[in-house]
Amino acid sequence: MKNNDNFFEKVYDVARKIPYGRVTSYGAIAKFLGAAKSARMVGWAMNSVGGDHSIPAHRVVNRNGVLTGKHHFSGINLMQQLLENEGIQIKDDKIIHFETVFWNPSKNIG
DNA sequence: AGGCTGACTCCGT
DNA sequence: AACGGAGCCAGCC
Repeated sequence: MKNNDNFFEKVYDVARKIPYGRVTSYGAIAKFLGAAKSARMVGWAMNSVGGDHSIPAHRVVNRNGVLTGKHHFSGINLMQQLLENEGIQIKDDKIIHFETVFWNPSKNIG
């Protein structure tokens, strides 16, 4: 159990707070947690989430709004489908109007 | 025990 | 503008 891991736990906490129809980036979360250079760990935390549906890992993308982690979902297109289901438009694995749907944790939590 | 990999990002050339 | 290297750190071989 890694529930004692403050970093991972915070990543999950932030991920859960991502509003419906919004997305954020690994770097944004990492920076918010004070570990801007550890963006990879955020992605690793998402991977660790596995089948935990309480954490919307599909709402976390890279800084370009590209669905870099879609391969880790059950289906290759599952991540995109989930996002589109929330009203987010995606073209070529990239979120359209990314800046518009982007959700900054430090601007809403901190 | 040592080395490689990866759902990232920034910096230098 | 494009490419390569570096930093971060947990997990796996």
